[in-house]
Amino acid sequence: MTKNIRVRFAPSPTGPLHIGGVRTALYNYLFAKKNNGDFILRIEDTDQTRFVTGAEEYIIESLEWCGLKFDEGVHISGPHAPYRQSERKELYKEYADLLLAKGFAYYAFDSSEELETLRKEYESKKETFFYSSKTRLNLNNSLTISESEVKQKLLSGEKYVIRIKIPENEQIVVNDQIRGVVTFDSSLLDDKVLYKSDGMPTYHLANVVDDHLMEITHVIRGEEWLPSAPLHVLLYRYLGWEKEMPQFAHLPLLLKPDGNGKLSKRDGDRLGFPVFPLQWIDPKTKEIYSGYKESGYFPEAFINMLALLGWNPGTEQEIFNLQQLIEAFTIDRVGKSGSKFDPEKAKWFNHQYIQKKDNKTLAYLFAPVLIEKNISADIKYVEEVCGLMKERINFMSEMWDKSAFFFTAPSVYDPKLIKDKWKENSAQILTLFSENIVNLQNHNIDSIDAFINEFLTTNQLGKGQLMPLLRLCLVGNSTGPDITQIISFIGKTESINRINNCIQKVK
RNA sequence: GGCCCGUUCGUCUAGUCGGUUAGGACGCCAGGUUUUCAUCCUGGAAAUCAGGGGUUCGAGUCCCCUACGGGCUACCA
Repeated sequence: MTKNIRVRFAPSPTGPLHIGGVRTALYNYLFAKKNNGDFILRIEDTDQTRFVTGAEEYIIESLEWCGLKFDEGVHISGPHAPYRQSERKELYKEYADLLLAKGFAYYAFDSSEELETLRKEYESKKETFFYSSKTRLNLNNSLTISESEVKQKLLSGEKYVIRIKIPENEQIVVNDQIRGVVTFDSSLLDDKVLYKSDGMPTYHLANVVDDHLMEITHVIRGEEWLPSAPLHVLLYRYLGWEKEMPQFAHLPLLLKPDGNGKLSKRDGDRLGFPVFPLQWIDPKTKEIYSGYKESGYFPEAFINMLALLGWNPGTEQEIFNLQQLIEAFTIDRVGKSGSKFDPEKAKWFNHQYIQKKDNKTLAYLFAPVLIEKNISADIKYVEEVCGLMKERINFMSEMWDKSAFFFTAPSVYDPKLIKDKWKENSAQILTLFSENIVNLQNHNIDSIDAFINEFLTTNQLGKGQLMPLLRLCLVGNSTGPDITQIISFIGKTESINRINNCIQKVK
C-alpha cells in the first residue's frame, strides 16, 4: 500500500501572493487532486520582522477565489494543527537540540555585526566570506571554545544561533522530479543558521521539520529553492528521516513580459496588467496594486491561463476547467525553463470563457452596471443583449461601452461614419424610412427583414444606401450586431425617435 | 566572483525511442462571409531549434565547450 499523497503550499505572509505563487499553489493542488491526495496550507512566518498585516488573509482569499480548496490549513485546521509556524515555535527547538546532540550542529555566538565586518573584509580582498568548514574554527562557536564556556554563555543568556555543521567533500544528490539528478559539492555549502537568536527556527529547519511531521510526500516549490535543497536533504539525513524524505520538484520561474528576470510586483501596473489575483492595497504606503478579479477576469480563465504557463498536456487542447486540469496534470509535463507572461493571451482566455457563460450569468454580472447607470430594463432583455454582445468583448467591464445603445439613444455620432456615409439625400431616405416603419406590425427579425427589403425595392435603393445610415442613427458608430436585430430589440418607436434625432443633429 | 538551473517562431509551447516539409496556440498581416463591428472560415509572414565542436549513414533530440539569460549566495522566505 502506497502512502497517501500530501503536498503543501507554504507561503510566508510578507505581502500579497503574486501569480507565480498562485501557479505554485495551483500545481500543488492539481498534483494532489490528481493523486487523490491532500493539499495543505501552511504559513511560514518565522521572520517576524517581515510580517505584513493582511497578507495571510489575502493569500487565503486569493486561493479561494481561484477555486483551490485546501484539505488542511491555518484557516480550517486539521490533524496536524497548528499550521502557522509561529505557533509551532516550541517544537523546532527540540530538533535543533537533537542535531546538536548528534554533533550535526553547533552553537555560534558571533554577532551579526561581527559577521558583517568579516564579510566586508573578505569583499575588500575580492573574496566571499562563508561560515563553513574552512572558517568555523576561527570563529566564536561551540567548536572553538570549551564546553564549560559554552554552558556558561548559555546560562548567562548570551545570544546564540544554532548552525548546521556541513560535512566536507561530500557529494549531495538532489533528485528533482523536473530536473533530474542535481549534484552539489558540500564544500561549497555554508553552515546555515537553523535556529535564530530570537528563538525562531529559520525556514530551512522549520520546513524540513514540518514537512516531515505533516507527512508531506512531495515538495513542489519555486526554482529559487533549488540551491538550498542540498541543505534540506542533509537535514533529513541528520534527523534520521531520509527514508521518508519527500520528493522534490522545483518549478521554473515566471518571467516579466519585457526583458528578463523574475516577475515582480511592480511589473504589472508598469506594463498594464495585474500580477496579483486580487487587488492589494499596501497597508503602509497605501499604494494600490491591481488584481485579476477586479480587472474582470473570471477565476476559471485565470487558472486556465496560469496552468498552461509552464505546463502543457501534450495535446492541442487549451481550454480546461479545474476538473479537466486535475485529470490531465502530471509533473513530468512541467517544463524546465522560465515562462514570460503574455497579457494578450490572458485576454484571449477570458474571451473564451465569456463565450462559454450562459446569458443569464452574464446578465446577472451586468445588472449592477445598469443600475449604476440608472437604466431599468427587463432581465430577459438584458440576457438577450448579453447573448448578442458577448462575442464582441473580452471582459464584462466592456459590456456597457459596447452595448449602451440597447438601453439609451446615442448622444454622439462618429464623425468618420458621417463623413463616409452621409450623402445629399441621406436625410430624405431616413425620413422616408421612419415614415414607413410606423406601419410595421411585428417586431420579430423576419418581419423587419421583409419590411426593409420591401422598402429598398420600392424605393430602388441598395442596402449600402440605407443600412450604414440606420446604424449611425441607432448606434452612433459602425459597430454592433445586425441592424435588424437592433430594431427588433429597441422597437419601432424608439427607432423612429433615434432616426429623427439623428437627422436633426447631423444635417 | 562562486554554485546551480535554463536556452525551439515576438510570446506560450509540441517535439520524450536520434530519420518531422520542425506541429499547434496567442498576437500580427491578407482574403472570404456580413450593411458595420465582433465571431467564424481560408491563407500568409514568423524558429539557420543560442553558437561551436564532436558521436552517427543521419542530431532540435546524445556528449563536450562557449555565450547569453536566470536563480541562489542573510540570524529573509
